[in-house]
Amino acid sequence: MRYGPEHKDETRTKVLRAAAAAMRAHGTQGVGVADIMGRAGLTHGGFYAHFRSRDDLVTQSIAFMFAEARDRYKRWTEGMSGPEALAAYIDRYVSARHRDEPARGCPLTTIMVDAARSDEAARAAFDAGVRHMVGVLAAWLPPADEPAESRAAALLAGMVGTVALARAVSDPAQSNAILEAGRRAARAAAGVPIPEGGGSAPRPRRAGHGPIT
Amino acid sequence: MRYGPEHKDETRTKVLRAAAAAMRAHGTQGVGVADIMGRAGLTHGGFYAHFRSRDDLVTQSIAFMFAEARDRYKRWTEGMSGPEALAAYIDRYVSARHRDEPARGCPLTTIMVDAARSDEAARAAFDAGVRHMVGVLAAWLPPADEPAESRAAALLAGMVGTVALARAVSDPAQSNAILEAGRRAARAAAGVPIPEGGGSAPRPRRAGHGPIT
DNA sequence: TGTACATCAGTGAACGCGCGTTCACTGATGTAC
DNA sequence: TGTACATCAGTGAACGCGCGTTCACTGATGTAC
Repeated sequence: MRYGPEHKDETRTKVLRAAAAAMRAHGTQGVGVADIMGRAGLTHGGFYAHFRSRDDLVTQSIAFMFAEARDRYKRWTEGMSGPEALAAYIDRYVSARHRDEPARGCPLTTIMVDAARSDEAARAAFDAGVRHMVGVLAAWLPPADEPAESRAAALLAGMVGTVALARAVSDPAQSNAILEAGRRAARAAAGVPIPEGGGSAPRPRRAGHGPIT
Repeated sequence: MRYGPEHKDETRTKVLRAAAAAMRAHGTQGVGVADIMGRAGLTHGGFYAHFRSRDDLVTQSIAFMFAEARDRYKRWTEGMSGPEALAAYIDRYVSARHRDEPARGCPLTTIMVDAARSDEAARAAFDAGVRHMVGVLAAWLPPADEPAESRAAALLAGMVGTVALARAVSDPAQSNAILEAGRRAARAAAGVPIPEGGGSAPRPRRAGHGPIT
């Protein structure tokens, strides 16, 4: 079963992608090694040829999630001005689709609570991700009295809280209400004009296909 | 070992209290039955005299956490006007102490992500808790164009996101910055005047003794 | 060009260990006589 | 009032089961001659 020289890297990436998706859906402790390997089309025995331990996989998966997220927002906001990018980002982030597809979503909304309980390496990967996202939002924000970094942190916390809370609530009407209220507040905080209709989308509980971050 | 008639109820409450604290610190899936019983001063064998299953304990613990939270905020805000209560609540909620003591804190900030993955009964208990908290905040908010319920939901989401994110970030400076930015934003959203000093408290990583919600 | 050997990504059985759950047993207290 | 019995909250050993980890083995492909 010997393969070409770059085959191992490809396999590693496949495992990481599967782990990153599964851990966003079920938490970093909610999926087993065998399950993840199975999702990547392999058996569990080969795991330790790629990762030192399960904790090592968690750390690398977190870094991988943030890298994916970075690629995505860059694709969405390509060529946009700051305010345009901000509006587009907020509307994608605080959306029913993002709420309904945690496996494809932003790491913050799902891994946040796990991160607080993880080992140092995983937390460092998480810190770097947060710092990067705050920096991106800060660069998009229009100038104001308060420092952009500070406003960006509050904006991000609000969006993260909204999506996480909307996901936790099982009553659809209440969940939608939280989502819409949070989106309005985020737009207001970012200085993005609020559409008069309110812009609330219908709720496809399992729909949507594109990636979200 | 026969005890008085109300002894069993007392024991049950002791177990629930231990479970509620441990689950806020380590997640609903992060503590074992034996560990919880041990914290309550008992052995694991007696567990099933009080609860049908571990899942049953999770559901009842969630309800218990919200009941504790309700008692606490009522104690804090006794006799206060709406704006006063709002200001007091925000400052207690979005604080270093709350961040540093998840076991004594608000269930939303810790159980949120677990709730999204729990069974129906646990989610129903969670829904009820969220609905109650939104109602309380809405009643405190001053009148405005947008409905109070909607503003309360956004305010709550922002506070929850701020505390959860500040907990997840391991770098103390970054964590404090998120906390302070979130507190400012919450005060602004609630129409509470913002103290000029910024009001940022020093960061006692393990200090503080009183309960927080 | 063809053949023999070395490599090593991946396989699958097996290992401890921890955890949820069950169950026979204990023994202090309330109740019946 | 005193004695014998029934109750039942709590104990601790034992059970499966799942999961992280290990390890001897496989076999297709690259390399040496």
